[in-house]
Amino acid sequence: MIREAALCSDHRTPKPDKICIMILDSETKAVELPEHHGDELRLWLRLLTCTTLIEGEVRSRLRERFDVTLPRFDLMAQLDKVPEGMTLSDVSKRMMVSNGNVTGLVERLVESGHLDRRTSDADRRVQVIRLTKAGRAEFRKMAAEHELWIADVFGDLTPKDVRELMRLLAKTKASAQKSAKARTG
Amino acid sequence: MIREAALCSDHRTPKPDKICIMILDSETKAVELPEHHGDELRLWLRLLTCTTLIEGEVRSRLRERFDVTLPRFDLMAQLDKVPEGMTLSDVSKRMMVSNGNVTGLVERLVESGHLDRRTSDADRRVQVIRLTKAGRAEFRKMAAEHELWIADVFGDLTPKDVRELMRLLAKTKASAQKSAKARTG
DNA sequence: TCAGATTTCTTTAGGTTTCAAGTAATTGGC
DNA sequence: GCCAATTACTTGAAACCTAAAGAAATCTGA
Repeated sequence: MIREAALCSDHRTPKPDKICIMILDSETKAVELPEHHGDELRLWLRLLTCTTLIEGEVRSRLRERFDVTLPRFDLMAQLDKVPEGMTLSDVSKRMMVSNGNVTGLVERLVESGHLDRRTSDADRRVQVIRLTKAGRAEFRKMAAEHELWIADVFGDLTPKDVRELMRLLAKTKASAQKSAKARTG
Repeated sequence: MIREAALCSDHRTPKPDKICIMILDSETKAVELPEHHGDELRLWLRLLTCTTLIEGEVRSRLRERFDVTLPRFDLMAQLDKVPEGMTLSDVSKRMMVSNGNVTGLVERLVESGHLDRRTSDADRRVQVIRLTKAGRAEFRKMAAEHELWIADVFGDLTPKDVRELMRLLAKTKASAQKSAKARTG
């Protein structure tokens, strides 16, 4: 039975910044756990907290100022970058959401007149969607304000902080993609 | 009509790392845009991408290995930290989700035998929920693997990277909270 | 004491999201 | 040409999520 826990420096990585946990068992024999990943876990939770916080803020403001949901805004943002339009699969990949989700989302945005949807001539399985003129105008108006909100959210970060975060998040993204790829093969 | 764009240092903030965009109009008169927030916007998108990527990975693995959803896992994680239990409001605040959401989530976890729920004696409005013995055992099993997945996801980051990201995300969180608070009053 | 405000939770309506199964069109081998 | 595999999208069921309205208990301050 576990009696006590203490921190110790990790012999496998002599750097002073990596630590592991020592557990003293009932016979008071020191047993070192194979790994300690608490730092990474805390980092993930903090990353998640930041995103949830900002996402909630953006969601509230979008609703309050424009009565639009975040997924709709995101979809329009994707389309705004590609005037000639995209297929539903493209949107699905870029937004990192499922195909079925995009179908419903597009359905409602076509219904409300923001999107134009047509079947591709070359491949009749493919649906190409684009912003309508009205949809684009409305999006641009929202996007301009949105940019200011985001600037405000990150307002206390110095330009150096922003650069450094960009660099570290790029590294994180690459690492996560590698990990995901390794799992699915 | 816009003819050309060039970068210049921003007179409002003389630091050399902050930039803004100069636009030269049809009369070739330099017109400085009021602000340039593209960097912050790109940072936000990258942050969101990282989180979505990792969240999707964790979601897949949780389903595949334990047939459990991420929200259920998150709720159990909150409760595991507090053996004496929490109120629904506490959970709602900690998970940063709506009250109504927690009601349904708890409903299903009580149903499946992971959670114990009772009305507080001191205040009959309050529902106190705790992990059942079975719920705790199952969570601990999942959490142990989860920690390894997260370590793997961040595997390419050095301990220094991790520390630096922690620091910058703490700053980001504080900045975002300040911004949110300023809006709602 | 007691009426109004507040807190805690539930309910409702509408939208978002995933997964899995299904349909239709195309592609690739043979 | 033809059939199997693949690709693009849709559908359906269950879960998740929010905002807003509502019900019940408690608190507050005359």
